[in-house]
Amino acid sequence: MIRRCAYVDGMELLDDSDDMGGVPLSQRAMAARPLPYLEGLNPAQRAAVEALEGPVLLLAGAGTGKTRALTTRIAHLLMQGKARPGQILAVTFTNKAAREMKDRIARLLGETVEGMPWLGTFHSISVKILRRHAELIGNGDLHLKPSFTILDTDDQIRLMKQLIQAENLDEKRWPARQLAGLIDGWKNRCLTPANLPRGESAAFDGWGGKLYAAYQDRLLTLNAVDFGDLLMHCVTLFQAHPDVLRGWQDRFRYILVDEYQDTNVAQYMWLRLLAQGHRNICCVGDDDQSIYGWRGAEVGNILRFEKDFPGAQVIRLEQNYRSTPQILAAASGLIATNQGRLGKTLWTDAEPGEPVRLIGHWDSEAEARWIGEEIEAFHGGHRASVGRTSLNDIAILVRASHQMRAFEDRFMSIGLPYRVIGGPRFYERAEIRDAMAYFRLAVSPADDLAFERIANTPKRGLGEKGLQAIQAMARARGLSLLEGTVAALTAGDLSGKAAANMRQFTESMGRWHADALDDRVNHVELAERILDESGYTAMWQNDKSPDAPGRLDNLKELVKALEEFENLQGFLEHVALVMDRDEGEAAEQVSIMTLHAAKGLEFPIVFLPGWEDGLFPSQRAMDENGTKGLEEERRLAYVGITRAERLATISFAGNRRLYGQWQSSLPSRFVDELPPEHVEVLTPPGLYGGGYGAAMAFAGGGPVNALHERAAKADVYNSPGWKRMQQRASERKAPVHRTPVVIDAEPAARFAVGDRVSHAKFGEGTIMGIAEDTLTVQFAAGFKNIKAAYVQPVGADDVPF
DNA sequence: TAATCACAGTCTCGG
DNA sequence: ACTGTGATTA
Repeated sequence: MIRRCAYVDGMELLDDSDDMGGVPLSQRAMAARPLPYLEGLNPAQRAAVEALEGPVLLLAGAGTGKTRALTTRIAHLLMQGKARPGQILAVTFTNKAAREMKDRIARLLGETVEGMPWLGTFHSISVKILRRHAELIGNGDLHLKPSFTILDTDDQIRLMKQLIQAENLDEKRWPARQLAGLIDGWKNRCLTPANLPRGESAAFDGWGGKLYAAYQDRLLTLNAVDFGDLLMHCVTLFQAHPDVLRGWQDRFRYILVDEYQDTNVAQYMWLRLLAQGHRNICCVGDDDQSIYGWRGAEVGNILRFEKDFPGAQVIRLEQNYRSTPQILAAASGLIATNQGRLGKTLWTDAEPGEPVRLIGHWDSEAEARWIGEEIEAFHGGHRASVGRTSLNDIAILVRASHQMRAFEDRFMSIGLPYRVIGGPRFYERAEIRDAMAYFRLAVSPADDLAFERIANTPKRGLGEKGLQAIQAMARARGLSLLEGTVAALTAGDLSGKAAANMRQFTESMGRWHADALDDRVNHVELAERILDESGYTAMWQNDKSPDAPGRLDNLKELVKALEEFENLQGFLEHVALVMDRDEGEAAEQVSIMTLHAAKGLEFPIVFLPGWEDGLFPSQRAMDENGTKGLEEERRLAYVGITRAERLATISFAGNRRLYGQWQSSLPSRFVDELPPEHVEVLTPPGLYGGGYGAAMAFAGGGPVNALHERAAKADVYNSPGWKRMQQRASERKAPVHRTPVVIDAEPAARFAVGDRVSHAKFGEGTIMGIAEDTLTVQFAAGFKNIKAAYVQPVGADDVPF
């Protein structure tokens, strides 16, 4: 049997390219000149580029030109003829980082470098390796096939839930998510069911080891792997098959690793095994930016590098090209509190710039309001010190994703364009996952997880009873669920409506499967046909909810994305690994993202809201990991501040919603760790000239007694943190001039009785009455009183969204 | 079987 | 506040 798959073809191509050898003309031409790409590097960077042989640890502080050094190093390797593109292994953590490195290498070499097939994330490179040796992974008679699928977190959890149910365990007491976390942790440390220590195995009330083994078996029968497996399987493969390892060691003559401080045990073993032969490994990292401990990252890896690779050169990049001295000093002062650092002294010769600004607010809504006003002022050019600023140059970095909401709501209502980076990912949306399940099933009819997801989506009258009949049939005869459905139909196990619909479903699926394997059938058209014929598109077209059109748009986008691939298989592979969608960068937008997502990025102007104890540092991090957790949080704060080029603004709120309840909170302890001489304390607009009265008058909108309640509960202005802050404010010699606060008359002025509006939950409706900022709207579901902020005008041209 | 409701768990972070 | 789930009802 001939298995024709995109990735198989791709692999063969890559193999060829490795051997094609031959130095391109351009390289020879450039080599004749005196290495122009080395110009403009500072001495440390240059040393990093030129130390090609042997182990090298490059300690690169924030903004010190790390990527530049790394990419120039690769260019240098190529130019010096030390290695061909296929012989360099360059590993990053994110696809974004990999893409950026590819671009920059191409720019350095003055042409597109086809090749560098082994520049990618740990996960994507592991997949490539595993596909070639899939048969060697498994136990006894069960083993992987090269066409294995990669499960995402959702699939993982559903699978584990089934296993927990199979053991008759109480799902409440032993949630699948917890088991998933446990198993993930084991995989991060390369612990297979076989070599799991006794103590670990006893987790989950003694069921841990057993469930883990069952899970791994189940994955094998499904011919699937999860994210953790990608690394772990590679390592066990290398350990069990020295000949295979040898081959890869020989191939990768030079190894480069980005963000080394983020590697976990599995990745560490993976790298060590591959580097053992020639020891040409260059790791780049910054212990102060290690923020992935929760994912199993071991700062120890970077702290231990010199022991692991005796004779390693350590090169420090300490000149910062990104931020002003004020920002740098504030960040350095903060991180100095941490123990056990390798130690670096960042310096810069830039102009001093403005101090980091600090401001406290009444609550999270006031915080969002204030930041919105600030951004408008920057954007409008009303800040002499920084001039007019593009919205693209402004970022809001939050600790936890739920903080984003306040900003989205606020920016939406003042019409400030924004984009959320790394929000709910494209591929995680229900409609995309459904569509993908259809494609998966068409490609591999035995994909039972995909079957379960879409068998009754759209509704085919297949209920729990019907599904159980199918599962029983499949289990009894050792069939896949799709085959089991056919069998159940012949046996007459399904009832009238369900039977008719499922018969049609299986027949269609058979057709799609044949087409998916047929090279002559255009896969984009096939995808469209699948979505149409299955009734999936129609399902959303008939859906009256306000986000249905958006979902249809997403489906269109998905189909369009297919064009870039040879076939469905290749596409499915891509989506399983590549989490990020290309963001449209057309209009100017403020960026909102988590601090984690912000690593590696930089912005002229950065807002850091939510610096409150419990939120940042996160209570959970401190509870679960104590001082270690706190230090990681502090590094996160460091990462945040060092994202700013010209101006950083830190803020906190005295009250914030948690699980829908108002909670009061104290300023973050990190606030007190900032060096005061590099911080300018601003006066909160709500308190300007007068205590609670003013605060409440300006707090905007809400019923006054509710505010009283909150004020009584909060008492934040009597807290030590607040007093310290005011103390500092009064120590400053002259009051800083601020633009007067514009109190937003805000509310319902933009609406009139009779207007059509749309609400996230209730859909479209007509305004029947207006009281202050509260609208009475008649929806299909009935009359509702809704805050104006929660609805949008329908068909309005005056709203820029 | 589908729709509706009450209820519980969530909100740290991500390839 | 929001979501997914299980129980109850139409």
